[in-house]
Amino acid sequence: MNIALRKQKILAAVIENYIATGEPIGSKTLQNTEGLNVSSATIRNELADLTVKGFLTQPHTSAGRVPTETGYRYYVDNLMTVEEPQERVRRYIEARINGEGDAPEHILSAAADVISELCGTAALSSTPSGEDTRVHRIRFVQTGRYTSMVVLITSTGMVKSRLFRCDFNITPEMLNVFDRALNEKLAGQPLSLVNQPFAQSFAASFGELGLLMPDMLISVLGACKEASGTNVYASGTTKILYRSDMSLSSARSVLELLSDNSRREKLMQTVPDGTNIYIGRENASPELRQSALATTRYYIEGSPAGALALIGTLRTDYPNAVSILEYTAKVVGEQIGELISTRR
Amino acid sequence: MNIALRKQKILAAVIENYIATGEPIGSKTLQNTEGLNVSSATIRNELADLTVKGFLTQPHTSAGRVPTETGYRYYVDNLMTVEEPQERVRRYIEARINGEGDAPEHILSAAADVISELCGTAALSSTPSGEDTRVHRIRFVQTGRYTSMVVLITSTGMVKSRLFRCDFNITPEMLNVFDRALNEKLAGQPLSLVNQPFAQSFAASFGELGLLMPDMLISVLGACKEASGTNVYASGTTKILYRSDMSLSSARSVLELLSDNSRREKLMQTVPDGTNIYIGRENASPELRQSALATTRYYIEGSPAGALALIGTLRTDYPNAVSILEYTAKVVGEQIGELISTRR
DNA sequence: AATTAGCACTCTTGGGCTTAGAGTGCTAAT
DNA sequence: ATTAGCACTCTAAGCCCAAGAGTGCTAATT
Repeated sequence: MNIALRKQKILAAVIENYIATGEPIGSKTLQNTEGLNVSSATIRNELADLTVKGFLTQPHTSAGRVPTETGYRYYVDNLMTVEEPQERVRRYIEARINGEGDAPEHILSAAADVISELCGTAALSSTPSGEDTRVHRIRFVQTGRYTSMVVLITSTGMVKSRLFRCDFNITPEMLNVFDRALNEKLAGQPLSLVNQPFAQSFAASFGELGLLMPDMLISVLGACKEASGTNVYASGTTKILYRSDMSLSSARSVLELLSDNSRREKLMQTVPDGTNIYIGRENASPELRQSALATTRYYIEGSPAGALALIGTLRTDYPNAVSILEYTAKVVGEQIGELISTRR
Repeated sequence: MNIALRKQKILAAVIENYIATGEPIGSKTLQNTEGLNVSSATIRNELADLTVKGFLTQPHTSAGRVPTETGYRYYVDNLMTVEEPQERVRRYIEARINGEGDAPEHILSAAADVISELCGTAALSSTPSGEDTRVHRIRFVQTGRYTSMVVLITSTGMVKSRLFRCDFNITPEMLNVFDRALNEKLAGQPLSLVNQPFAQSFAASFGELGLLMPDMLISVLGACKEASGTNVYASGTTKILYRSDMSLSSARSVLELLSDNSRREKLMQTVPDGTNIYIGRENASPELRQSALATTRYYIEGSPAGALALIGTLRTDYPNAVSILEYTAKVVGEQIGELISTRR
């Protein structure tokens, strides 16, 4: 649907004013809009029309206008202008992300922190999903008489480790056998191949010796599963509670969503390419039907990796959110890419 | 302060009724108390006295009585009876804790979950503090051309690992040198010894070769620091938001306290032996001045290890809380003890 | 001396009413 | 097409009132 220029200007003014103040916006307030030199009566006519068309509503007859979800959607799609963050903000983001040393986990947790801080909302970040990740190498370290650690190194440079315990004394020779056999079979294979059936056939192929392996294999499977799964970091979740424009009950359900790891993961796993904004009922998760979700992905060496996201109320400063999200994604992607390249 | 038997009975009845219902308790309601065969007028006299003595208050003149913090304190110290949880509850706790395999971390996270669930409050658990833990063994695993992993095994069976990256190609021989030298120096030493000065003198003692070590040593220090620190798991934190008897603003500050790792750690590090209850203003943390904190410790092989805790409103079912906390602590201690003993 | 019945008193809660103010929609004039 | 003007609507806040709950006190009872 297309609408005339002046209507667009008025719609944008209502939305930006409303986002800034949280109060319904009336015709008189809008007269102060720069470049809009018409009377309040004219504005009222336009407002009435925008209301009929579904972009605005009134909380009650004698109140100003408030954007509807349709209104926000039109604004996000057609009216808002996204700029790169200010120099100082860019510097700040870089400093926070780059100061996190060698672990992608820390970078991502810092990314969530910095987004939450700069947008005043809850923020999420997910580690690169390991869907097309492969096993690079598997190593064993003995940690006790009955216990050892398996260390999985993936093709993307992630390292995951697991402990396992056996009913018998572990010997270095035994670990050597495990090591050689496993790496022969698995090196270069996709993580998804390392599943229950594989473990069974692997153990079976060793005959009697295979009976000693189940604990070890469970750990290998566990490590592969963990490496192929996503980890999600959340930051600033309690900020939602300070927003008067979200009902307490939906703030609670958002908080519950965000404190449940598996639900967070589910949310972050479906993030598509590019930057996307989901407003209110556009959200697939029922818990977010009163919120706005903005997502973007970061790219490692050119291919899509994990995602960054931000959860606010409908009254979110969308241009700023997109700007911060995209810039952070860029910095995160670069930084992790660099890390990984030096790990080869 | 000692008070007569009938007064005690009435005080206990008020508190238990109030905990159950959340409504101020009046003299008529109390007439139904078992074993209290007096008129409401008599009860009113007693109530008036308990109010003067500071155990009860009235929200307003024409309302029933509500316990004060002093009242709760007297109840907790003198009146309540703590019983072991029901058979089914005991079984349930055991099932949840024992189903968590080989990692103390998982056991503790499950402990927080189960406490939160059974008490309907937020719950915390901390890993054993490593204050008097010693280095058992340090091992190295090469994970890339420039990267390796250091694996620290402590005397308590904890395993911590860290990645490090060097500017040069790592060779197995080099790792062997690191391994032998470090273990010779550190095996059996307390973790607290592994600090900055140690790293410097260690590197210095190798002369030129020492220049290759800083990255490796930073990781060793990091692993030791992590192993000697406490990790805190939180569960059910959003439950606080559903309690109408806590103001939104203090619920928020409690939530913030609980979502900040370092503040959580600080809270859990000061937990004394045995089971303790801190009611309202008795709490050291200002964020908890409107809450009740119940803590207990678990013991591994007889010596105090980490802690379990529960955070609710003043209107917490204290007997149940203590009962669940103590039983969970017992199961957690046993289970971790078993784990550790088999790791030797 | 302790207990109890009775009653006046206090205070909250909720409903209904009123008023001030904000913002609208419509009409008639420009 | 725009605008001034005005009647209209609705909320928020203040006030009053009645009902109800629970008390504290007094005087009678055990």
